[in-house]
Amino acid sequence: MSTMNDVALRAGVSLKTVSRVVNGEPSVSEQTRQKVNAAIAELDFRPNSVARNLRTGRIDVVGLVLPQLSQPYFSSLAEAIMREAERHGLTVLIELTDGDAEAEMALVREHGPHLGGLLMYPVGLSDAEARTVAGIVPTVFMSERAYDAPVDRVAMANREGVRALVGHMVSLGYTRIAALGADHSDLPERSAAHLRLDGYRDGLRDAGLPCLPELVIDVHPQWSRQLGAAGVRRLIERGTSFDAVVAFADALALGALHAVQEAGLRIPAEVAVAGFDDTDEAGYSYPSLTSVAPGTAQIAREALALLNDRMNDAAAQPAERLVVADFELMVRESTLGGTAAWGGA
Amino acid sequence: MSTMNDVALRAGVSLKTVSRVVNGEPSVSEQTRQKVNAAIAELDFRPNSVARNLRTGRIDVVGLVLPQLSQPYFSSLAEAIMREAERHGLTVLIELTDGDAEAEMALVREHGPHLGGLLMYPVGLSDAEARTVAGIVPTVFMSERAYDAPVDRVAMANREGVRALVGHMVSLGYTRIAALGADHSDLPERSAAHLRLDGYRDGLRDAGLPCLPELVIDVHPQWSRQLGAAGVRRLIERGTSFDAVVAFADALALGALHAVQEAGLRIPAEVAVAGFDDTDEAGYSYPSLTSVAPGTAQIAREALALLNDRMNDAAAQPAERLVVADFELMVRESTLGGTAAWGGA
DNA sequence: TAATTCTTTGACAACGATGAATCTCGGTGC
DNA sequence: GCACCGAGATTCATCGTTGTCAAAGAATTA
Repeated sequence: MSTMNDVALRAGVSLKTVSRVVNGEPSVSEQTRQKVNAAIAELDFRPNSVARNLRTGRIDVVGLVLPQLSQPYFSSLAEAIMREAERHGLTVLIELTDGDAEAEMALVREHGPHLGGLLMYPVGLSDAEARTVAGIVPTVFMSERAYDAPVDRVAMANREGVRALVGHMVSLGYTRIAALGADHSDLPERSAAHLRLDGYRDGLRDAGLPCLPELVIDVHPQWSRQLGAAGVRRLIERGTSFDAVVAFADALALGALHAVQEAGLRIPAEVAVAGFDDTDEAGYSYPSLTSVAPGTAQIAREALALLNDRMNDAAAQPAERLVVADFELMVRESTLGGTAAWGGA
Repeated sequence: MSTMNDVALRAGVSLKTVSRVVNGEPSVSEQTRQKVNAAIAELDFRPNSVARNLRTGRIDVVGLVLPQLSQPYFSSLAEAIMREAERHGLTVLIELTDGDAEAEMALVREHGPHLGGLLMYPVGLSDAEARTVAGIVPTVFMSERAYDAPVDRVAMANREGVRALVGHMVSLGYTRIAALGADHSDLPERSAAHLRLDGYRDGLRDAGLPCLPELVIDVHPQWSRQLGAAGVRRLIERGTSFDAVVAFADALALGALHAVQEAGLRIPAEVAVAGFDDTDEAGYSYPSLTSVAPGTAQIAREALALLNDRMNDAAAQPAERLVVADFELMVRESTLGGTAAWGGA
């Protein structure tokens, strides 16, 4: 590897002048600039970002803290964020917590101080911990839940999305619409589960339909395919009549698809099913799954915009900004029937 | 952030002594060591890895170059690699190429020189380029294809895996077994598509069955669900009789599931289907999908072991090591029927 | 013409750590 | 009693950049 010094020697100028050219600073004559650029090209010089970071203190690496990567929603979120970060000249360092609240804090404490910024999908963070995190490094949360802390946050339209989904079901003539994915355990007030359940109630109210307790299916502790299938099986076994399932996550919905078909019911003729997240699989399941696309690209864009602001001057920004991404209803076979919709998102 | 200097001042020793304690070097008296450790704890000091990297030249960041992240195989591979890297004290920096051959080289040229090592899933790399990459940074390829270059490589048992899959079909009584995912375009000699097709032929030969050209379905340019479904539809439209589909990737198999069911055929009673990769979805599709698990955890383990070796002393290692991971056949409903297998991997 | 400004460039220190070389000092051997 | 040794600690230079300050020369002004 050649260094700035090599370039300087080759171009016959001082090291500092090379630095100026590399950083596009003004007050370098056109002639000198060309000489230096030629030398840079000849030596295939690339600035050593480690040395630069050390000197400037500004670090162009941002951490991305996620529970896991193997779940489609997270991997596509990560992908969107990486693409967006590139546009900002930032490098993304992914860290996995396995959804473990302690690991979250441990990671932040360990790596936070040496990161330029942090994008975090918090799972078990308390308000106090959120404040601590924000004190260590410029942070943006990607979270359903609000924190009592001076942190920016990007959220998806949980409530509105499910509300629209219910509206869609109603418009197609379904009236006994089950909600799959409620959670009445000790979840925090404004968790995704609660917000989505609120959206479900909103949708029913919009349509003048009653909210029947027997159609609200609890799923605990996680929104997985197995538990989704299990929830629907319970519903069927109890003999509760229903003609639609609004699942609070695609994983649940895929489980529901399975359980419904297993019971010999046709989708969507006898039962319509819809999910939330619009993961890749939604477009390719059998039948393909109607789902709410939570605007992942927009989430990535906004999160990086917020973070970049804050990295550039931490103090000046208003303390606690919130961006809610737009959602889009992706209608597919599981509510509409036909096969035309299959194979695409 | 406190620095070593702060710690030194606090402990009343020299900066270098702190360095010794932090790095666990000998020739520090027990008494001094305790004083220093106390100071470290009091100040919550953490060594600045940027400065350390600059000074030592040894970088504990390894790049992981992948085509994408949103595809389940890659995200679970990435996850496995990150966990494994942690055990080696290494940090993983993921870079995405979108499967673009030029982007691969551009990324390596750009970041390679400042990385400690590189794990790469190459897509469009030529032998010459592979040599170039290896010259820039210690590299391990995770690749089906062999390269004429002094690089270590970790591969999966492409050929053996498909062979076992065909054997499984045969043992269940299927005889007209289609191969889904051949590619007779200008792919390199030892690509995954070719190796898996070889495995298919092996399996038929093992069973004394003929390899019928009309049962070999080309899929090009990529192994996606749509193209998988399209391939099976072609087969059905041509009126070719078949009773099993061995797909060279889960994505293809999921498309096949769809196309087969769409045609009103029952799985596995009339047609059995199996895939390759054992992605999460395989366990949860309808019906659940028999698949070859390529030993991702082992791949991650071996890749990091090889890379670590090479990072520690580049020259000493034998030039071109190859590790082939063990595979495992995950039998599920799509070949075996029943529902017992559903829901788990 | 001399004084002043502006433009372009360079010398030097510093970021926070580590490697090499050096120093100190109590303990040995003769 | 003197040279020698080695463990334990220190000093100094250095990794590859960038920020600060100053210098040299060209251009402008009085």
